[in-house]
Amino acid sequence: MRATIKDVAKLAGVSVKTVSRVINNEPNVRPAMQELVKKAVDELGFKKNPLASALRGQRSFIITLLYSNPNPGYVLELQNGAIEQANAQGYNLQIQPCDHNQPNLIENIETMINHARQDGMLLTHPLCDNQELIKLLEDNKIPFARISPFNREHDSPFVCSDDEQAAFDITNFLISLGHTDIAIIKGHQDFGATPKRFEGYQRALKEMGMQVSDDLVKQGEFTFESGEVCARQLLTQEHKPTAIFACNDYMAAAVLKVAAQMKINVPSDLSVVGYDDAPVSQQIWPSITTVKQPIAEIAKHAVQKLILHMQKQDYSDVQTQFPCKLVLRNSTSLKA
Amino acid sequence: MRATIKDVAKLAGVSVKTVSRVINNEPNVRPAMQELVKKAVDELGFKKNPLASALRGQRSFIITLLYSNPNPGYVLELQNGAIEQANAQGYNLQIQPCDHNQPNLIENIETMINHARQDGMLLTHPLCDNQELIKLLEDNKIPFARISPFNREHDSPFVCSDDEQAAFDITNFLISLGHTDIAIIKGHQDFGATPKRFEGYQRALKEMGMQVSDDLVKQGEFTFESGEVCARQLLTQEHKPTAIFACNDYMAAAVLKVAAQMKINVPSDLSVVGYDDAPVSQQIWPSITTVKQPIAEIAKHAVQKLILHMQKQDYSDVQTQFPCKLVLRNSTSLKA
DNA sequence: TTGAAAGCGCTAACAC
DNA sequence: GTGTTAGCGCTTTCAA
Repeated sequence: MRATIKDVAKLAGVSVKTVSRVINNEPNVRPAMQELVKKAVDELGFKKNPLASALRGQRSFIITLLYSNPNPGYVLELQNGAIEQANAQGYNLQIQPCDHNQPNLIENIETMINHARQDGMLLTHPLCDNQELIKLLEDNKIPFARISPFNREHDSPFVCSDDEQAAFDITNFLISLGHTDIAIIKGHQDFGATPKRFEGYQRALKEMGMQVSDDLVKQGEFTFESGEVCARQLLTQEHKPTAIFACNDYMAAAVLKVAAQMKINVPSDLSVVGYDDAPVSQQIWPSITTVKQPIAEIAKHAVQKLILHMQKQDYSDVQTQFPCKLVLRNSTSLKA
Repeated sequence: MRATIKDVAKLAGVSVKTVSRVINNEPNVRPAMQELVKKAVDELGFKKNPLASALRGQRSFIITLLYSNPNPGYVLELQNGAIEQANAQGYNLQIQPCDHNQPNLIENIETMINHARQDGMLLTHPLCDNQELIKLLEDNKIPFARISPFNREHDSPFVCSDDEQAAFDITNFLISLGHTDIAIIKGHQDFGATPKRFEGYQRALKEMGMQVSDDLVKQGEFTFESGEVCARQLLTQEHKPTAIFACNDYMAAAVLKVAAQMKINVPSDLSVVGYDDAPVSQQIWPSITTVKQPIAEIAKHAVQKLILHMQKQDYSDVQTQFPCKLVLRNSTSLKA
């Protein structure tokens, strides 16, 4: 069997409490005793049982990351960032995918919460804007932090990227290439990022004294298929754009497909930009100029804030909004 | 505070053991008592504390999925399948990404193991062929199941897909289209799937009485960049293929890029097939004919087997090798 | 600065 | 069938 704290205490000739103090880096232990205990720990290969300390200490050191998102690249980067930070601070990350459209969402999450006994939760969009879910967590007194929330008024901590500014920047980039007829394929209406990106697009046009024309604004759904439909509309209607801003890379890839089928050369006849820096943006030809959100960074900071929140410390001054980066690739060029 | 088993016992007027029996569906409780206990449970909103039962019962109901894989789509499907099955059997899944090339791999995994206290582990390729890791788990008496192992001689349970057969099928499909000069871009040498897929390719050619010519066999690394290099070689050398089997979709996408740059039309001048059914295979034009592994299924069965293994039950007759499916898309056509 | 004792919430072992 | 008791391995409380 595994060595317990008692075995260590016996071997070191001290009390279990002293061992406990040493392994938890508590103060008030004389250096000599510390050495004694550490030697015994090494000798027995002692590892403390996190289950037991969780039970007694009334905290599990588990954080749950709850998400509902169909974008594998995004989710994985989120997971990796969150895991890294959580582990660095002595926590374990438990992931919990779900479908925010399922009928028994809240019920299922409640079951999961009771099963996992986490100390806190990380909520991503669109779940972090679900009022029922928020209420459930508050009723159960589970601290949470939100990632990219739509509603920023709630008093729980949150972290997000500056979608409005990034959309502004990429639209501006198209303008700087000489484009004036710039279309946008918007994202899914349920997502908080959708209006933000549209606002950035509008601001860029307006600041350059350009009009936002309704026939260049299409409503997509973040899927490849929706992008295809919108692109076909844009490229067959009378008022044709010379540049298209698709609000994610899947839809941008769809624009490329439609353009290829219509023998429209990208980028010489049509510039295309996406959003997210998804793997496809590099795996397609021409590769797609896009926006990279610092997802891993965002996840890390969300974990930090959550832990501060759980410890009831101040988390208000932690930076909450991260800037994105433009990634210039081969789908954009000067207007012909 | 939350209600405990004692509170339930008091309210129901029974002993804690009876409550324990009821909530764990143990036999030997009279129906009348069952009702009594269930009513008290509902009234108090009692949920059993899994930490306490884990401590007492010497098992945590946690399974860890350990992986080292750069393919987000693959990893996510694996996770989702494993989570679903684990939850269905009352287990929680903990995920643990790592990098199989990192210097302190074993050490880090050991730390993680001590931290998480899982009842069992799921190992994916290439980790499941790491002898040091296997030894670590055996020394720590942690049961494990392997997913897509290269070495199938080890006596632990494993699940995989039939790579050889799938590669045979897709090569055969190209042959059926009239192609005779079929090139292959092999995967990374560290991966067990690489030789299997090559064997399937060779078998298909041989069964049709065709030669495997060395100049049509290129060594890739599963990355887009490696695919690009190999494709450029294949399409510029004297002996040009009319069809290319890239051993994953990233490399197939790279073939499409090179072909586009060289004004080679796919599929009319060149047929291209990939492997994995990665998102890019649908998001690119032409969309890529590929092989879909039943990853979620594989993950589910691996969880089942692992749980049987943990319970020391027989797991030998559970099916271990799953067939893949061909997904026909637009990157292939009859030879001109 | 150190230690003894109590107990976190549950289940195993055994008695009735 | 049902209940009592002990104890999983740790941390907290409080006394020394």
